Amino acid sequence: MSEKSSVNGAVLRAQRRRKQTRQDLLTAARRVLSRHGFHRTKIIDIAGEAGVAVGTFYLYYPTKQALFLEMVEDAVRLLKADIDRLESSGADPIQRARAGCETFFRFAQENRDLFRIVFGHGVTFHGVARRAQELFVSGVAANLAAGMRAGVFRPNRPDVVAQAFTGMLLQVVSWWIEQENVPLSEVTESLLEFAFHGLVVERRLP
Amino acid sequence: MSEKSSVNGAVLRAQRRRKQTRQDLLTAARRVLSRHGFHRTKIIDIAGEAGVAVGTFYLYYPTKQALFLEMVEDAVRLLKADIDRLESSGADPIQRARAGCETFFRFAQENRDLFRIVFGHGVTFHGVARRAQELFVSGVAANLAAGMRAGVFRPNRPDVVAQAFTGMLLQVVSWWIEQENVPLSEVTESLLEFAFHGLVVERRLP
Amino acid sequence: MSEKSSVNGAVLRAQRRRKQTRQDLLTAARRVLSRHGFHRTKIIDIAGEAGVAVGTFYLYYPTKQALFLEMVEDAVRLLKADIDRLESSGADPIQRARAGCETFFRFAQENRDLFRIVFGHGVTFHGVARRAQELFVSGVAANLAAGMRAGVFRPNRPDVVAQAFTGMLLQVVSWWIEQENVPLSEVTESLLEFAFHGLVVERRLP
Amino acid sequence: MSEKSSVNGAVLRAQRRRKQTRQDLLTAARRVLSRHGFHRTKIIDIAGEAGVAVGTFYLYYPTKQALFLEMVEDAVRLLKADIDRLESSGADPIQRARAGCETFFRFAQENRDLFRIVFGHGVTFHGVARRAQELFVSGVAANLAAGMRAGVFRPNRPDVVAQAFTGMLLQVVSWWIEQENVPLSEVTESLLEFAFHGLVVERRLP
DNA sequence: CATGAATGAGGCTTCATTCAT
DNA sequence: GATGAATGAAGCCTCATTCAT
Repeated sequence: MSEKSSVNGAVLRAQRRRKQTRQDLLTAARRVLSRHGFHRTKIIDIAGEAGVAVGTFYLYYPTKQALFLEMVEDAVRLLKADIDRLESSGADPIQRARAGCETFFRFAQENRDLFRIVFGHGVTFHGVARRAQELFVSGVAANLAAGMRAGVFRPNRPDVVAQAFTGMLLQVVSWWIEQENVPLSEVTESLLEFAFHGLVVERRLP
Repeated sequence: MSEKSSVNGAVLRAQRRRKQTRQDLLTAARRVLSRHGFHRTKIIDIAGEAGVAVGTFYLYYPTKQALFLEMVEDAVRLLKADIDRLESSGADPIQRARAGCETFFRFAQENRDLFRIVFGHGVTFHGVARRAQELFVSGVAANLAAGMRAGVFRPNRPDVVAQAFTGMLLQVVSWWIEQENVPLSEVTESLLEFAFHGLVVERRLP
Repeated sequence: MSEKSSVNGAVLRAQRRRKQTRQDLLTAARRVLSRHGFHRTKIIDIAGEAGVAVGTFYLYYPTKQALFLEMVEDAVRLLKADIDRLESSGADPIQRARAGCETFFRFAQENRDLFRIVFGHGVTFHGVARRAQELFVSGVAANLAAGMRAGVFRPNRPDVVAQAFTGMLLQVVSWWIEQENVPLSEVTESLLEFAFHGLVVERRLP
Repeated sequence: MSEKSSVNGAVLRAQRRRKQTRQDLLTAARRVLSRHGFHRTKIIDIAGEAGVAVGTFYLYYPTKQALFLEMVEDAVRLLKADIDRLESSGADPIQRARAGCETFFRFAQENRDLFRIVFGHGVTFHGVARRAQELFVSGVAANLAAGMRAGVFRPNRPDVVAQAFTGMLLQVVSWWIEQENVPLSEVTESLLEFAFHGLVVERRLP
């Protein structure tokens, strides 16, 4: 038995180590990719940043694409989890829009590198990234349509507004993430005030 | 005299031919770049699409970058010209925002390929393209700030709102340009309605 | 008859013009080749320097090689003519060696560019050039052998000394041709003094 | 410990392999360059001769130039070492000239390919090679001047004679290196006899 | 004849991927 | 598993040469 358990121990240790190396590669890839983008990032750079040899990279990922794919999928999964959590909370479209916004900002803040890679400009827009975005847009569209039906949101084309809303969100987050010292609360406040009430001062009749 | 004029004729013909080839290359480059993006486009693809040999490309542009640069600069110049024209027309911030929007849509419609290359996703975001965008954003910010000072626009952070406004514009145009049969007027209408009045139905107190 | 002679005149004029263009190309080629060497010289440079178009070059020379060949052959012919002239003059090996030297220097002076191209360093040593040199060496060897047989020159291996003599000549001329203000007479004097009497001070027995 | 030492073993083996490949490339480069000269030698030729793929070349040298440079520098270093060794031995200018000659011949014999590349004709004369030669010439000039001051060498312009001496040396070695069955001793003998006593039979007055 | 735009083979270089150790 | 040297396909660019005008 002692032998068996020691063998077990070895296996476990090996598995843990594998997982660790994989994690190192992922982290390294995030850093390097978010700095230089997909095309200017060489496998050797990622391996170097992770402190392993080139060959090792290929023990964990079959191609450069595959790594990229996994990263995007990770990002999408993370973001989706955040968003799903708020799905369940309340059904007020306004609250949901607000929450969606905040979720997005929080996600960007917590996964700066990942965000830069998947949504950021300065990076090739991959098919994967595009699909991720489309998913997001359709979620937004659904919420908008619901809000309009409920009479909470002004009637409009949900498809157009969903694109617009997503575009503004992405752009503002992309911009904000590169700024120093612009408080999150202030940005979301501004953004939501604009999204909810628009630009124009409504003139009340007497 | 006959010799001289025939020589002149030859020179003119050569010049015309040069111009034609240059134009062919430019057109080909637009098509191919807008289809495949910067990195996946090979010089040989552009030359092939233009119906010339590789070497010919280099008679007109020193590198792929240089061609790309020229195209972006062209696009920026065209767009800027359109925008400058409306600068002069009226000073009402609302009218200007509306006109800016429409200009942008019209530009995209008339220069579909160029737009895809410079502003579209699915394409590497080059430093040049980024700078073009920043220029645009700052123009928007100026108009917004003016409108706020004039009391026409609701007070807000112009920097944030400019990013948001630009983002929505870009996203919607990028989306629209790939659609068939979505009438321009309807899209701009939707977009401006959203941008001006926001999402939320204002409830009047009795 | 008048028609015929005018036609004749035209033909003559054309021939003269052809000859002129050919000469222009040759002169241009000398200049450019002697500046940049064979490999770094482009046809377009030669044509440009000659004030004609690229295509014109190929009306006179079938290839770049051919031009180079002709230049080298010209040089050899010129040099050979100079040397032959002195062949006939006197038969004293010492006088001939002296005259050979002086001829070589004079040739280099009068055909600076050509010399640089054919004999100079800094330029690819082409097969043609090598053969020219071998010819020269064998001429020298013959003279040396004659002088030795006549008891005027110290007995030695003519093949080795011919190489040595040629080498010193080439090297000194190549060096001298790049100097400013080193009088020809002084150089030949030095060189011949060395070649004739060697380095060492002969000690006479009492 | 076994793991560590096996890792160490791997590292050492890799280092040895690297060194071997580098050496293979160097040897191959010598062979090919000395056969075809700088311009007609393609990277692929060198790699092929070394039995590796093109890419491998670039693991060791950034460009063809760089390899060439290293080879020339190697040659210069080797030759300089040989010459420095004799610097220290004796100070008799005659002995030194003789020793210099012999050193040069020995070097050419032992580094046939290298010599052909750096000093040989049939090869582009690179800036590096030229500088190497100039160094050599100035060493010769110094020795000559010393000999003249000491009254051992006939008075003359040291600059001219240094060029001449170097030229004869280079030419004779270049010639000799391509010959079969010309004994070294005989060639140096001939050369030195010529260099020391010149061509002309001195006639003693009674 | 002259022109100069066009050609495309050929050389250089990079880097994702493989593989022997 | 890990290593890193080796691979070679693929892309960029040059320039001697051709050819339509």
